[in-house]
Amino acid sequence: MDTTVRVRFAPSPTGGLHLGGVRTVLYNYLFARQHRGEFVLRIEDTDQNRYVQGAEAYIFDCLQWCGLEPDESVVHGGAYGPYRQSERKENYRQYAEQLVRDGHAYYAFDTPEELEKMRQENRSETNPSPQYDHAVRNRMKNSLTLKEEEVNRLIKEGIPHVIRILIPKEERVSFTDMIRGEVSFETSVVDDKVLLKADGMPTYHLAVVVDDFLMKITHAFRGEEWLPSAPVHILLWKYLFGLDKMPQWAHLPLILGPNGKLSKRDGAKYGFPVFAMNWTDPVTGELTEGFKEKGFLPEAFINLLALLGWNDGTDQEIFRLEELVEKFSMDRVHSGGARFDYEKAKWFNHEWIKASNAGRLMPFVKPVLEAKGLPVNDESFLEKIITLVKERCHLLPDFYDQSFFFFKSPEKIDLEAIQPKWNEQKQLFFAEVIRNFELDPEWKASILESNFKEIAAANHIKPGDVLLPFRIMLVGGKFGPGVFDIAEILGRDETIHRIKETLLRLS
RNA sequence: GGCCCGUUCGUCUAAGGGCUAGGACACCACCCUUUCACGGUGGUGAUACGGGUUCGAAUCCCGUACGGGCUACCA
Repeated sequence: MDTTVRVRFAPSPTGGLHLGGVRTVLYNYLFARQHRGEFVLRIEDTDQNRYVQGAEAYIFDCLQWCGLEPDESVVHGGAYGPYRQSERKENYRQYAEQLVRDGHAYYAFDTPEELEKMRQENRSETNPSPQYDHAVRNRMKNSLTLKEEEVNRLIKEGIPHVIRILIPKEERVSFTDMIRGEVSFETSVVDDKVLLKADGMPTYHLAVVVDDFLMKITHAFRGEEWLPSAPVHILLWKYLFGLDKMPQWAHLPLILGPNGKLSKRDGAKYGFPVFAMNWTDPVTGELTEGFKEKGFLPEAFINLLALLGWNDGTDQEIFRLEELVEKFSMDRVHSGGARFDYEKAKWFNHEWIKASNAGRLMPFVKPVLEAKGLPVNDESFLEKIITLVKERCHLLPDFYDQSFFFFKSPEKIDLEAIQPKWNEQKQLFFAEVIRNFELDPEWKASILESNFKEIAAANHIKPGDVLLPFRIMLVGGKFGPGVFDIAEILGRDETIHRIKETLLRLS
């Protein structure tokens, strides 16, 4: 008996990959790793009308960035391929036909216009969304109402038709969800979903069941928005493969935006990323921002996603991926939806930046600076800077604001912050500081600081009165790490140069 | 409208019948820091409502309210 845990993430390549999608990937990945199982990525591209150029490659890019690589997929290979449903088209028809033979499904010849008409006629105050169900199926054009010869004739003539599931009249369908426990539905309110479309492609409902079976999926995790269609899938499992073969389901709580299910619109509206990486719609050219480009570390992104709906029962909030693999459990996943909080997301990133050493940060920070035109040719120089400023960076681009002055003289010097209290005495003080710095043999922050303070004392100046001016001379404003640390890294020549420059502008 | 899922500080959550309902983000105050941060200490702030069950309910049950999802030949 094969008991290998096999899970799958089954996105439809129609656009960017958002938070909820990545979290589903993450939970799949964690579950698979923890059980030494296999994680499959299946592309659900059964809707040809929704094909989007580049969307599939984009999904793989996102997973790679997150470090959540599948074991089997279109690009990783595997024994259960093809992993693109459009390439599995032949598989589905036979199952649909089998259902028809067994009396669990039927052919339907209704045209889109006829369906619209049916909905139009049945629409009312009490029934705003009429369904194709037991109440109307006997009045429609299908193999339930047509004579057998007529059905055969229509099929032979190539009249477009679909296959619909025949939902039983009054039956209680229930299953045990790993997160919610027992969930049940009354079939009388479930409609006869299309299984096989007129173009021969399966709908999600058929495809998910057939492929989960063929790919030997043991646990199926998906968003809560799928819960209402679960009875259809349960019934299909029962009719086709047997409920004992059905994977265990877990319907993950939704990630909510400021109002309702998080959408990419929310991101644009409230100024936070929703997709994992930048996504540009190939048709409209519209760009939707991603966490990566916004300046998140993949570790932080994973961490914050893991905690959006799950916790290990302790107060711990910072987790490495390996730790999550060890500690994750589906029964500690919350059943209620979780509102995404961008402030908290940034906090996670900040924590990860602080916890990462300069070497780890280097490949992220260097491009940030270079993109802004700063020349980074000495990595050990940059390493010192990263270590010095990282605790004040929440997002990667903050590294620019916190360290540009190490690479070039500040363009703007906040003279207004020093001018009002500027005087001859301070002018003379800095002249002496320059002379002292020129002679200093070691050029170390601690020495610089003690010399600076001694000179101040000798001139009867409070250090506080000259420290801020000194800072502004070096960085241009009231920000940055310790001013003597800055001077040390800047070096003797540059430090003295900047003091002189500002002195000139002050006099 | 119908069906399904849900409901603990503003937000993410802990507490699986038993201490004063705990932590984190955010916010506020103070300390540290002669900048900005980091850090530290403290503070504001929650069991939706009504009924049961029980010696005892955030926790179990019922109802109500509210929120969300679904209701396509989309996934």
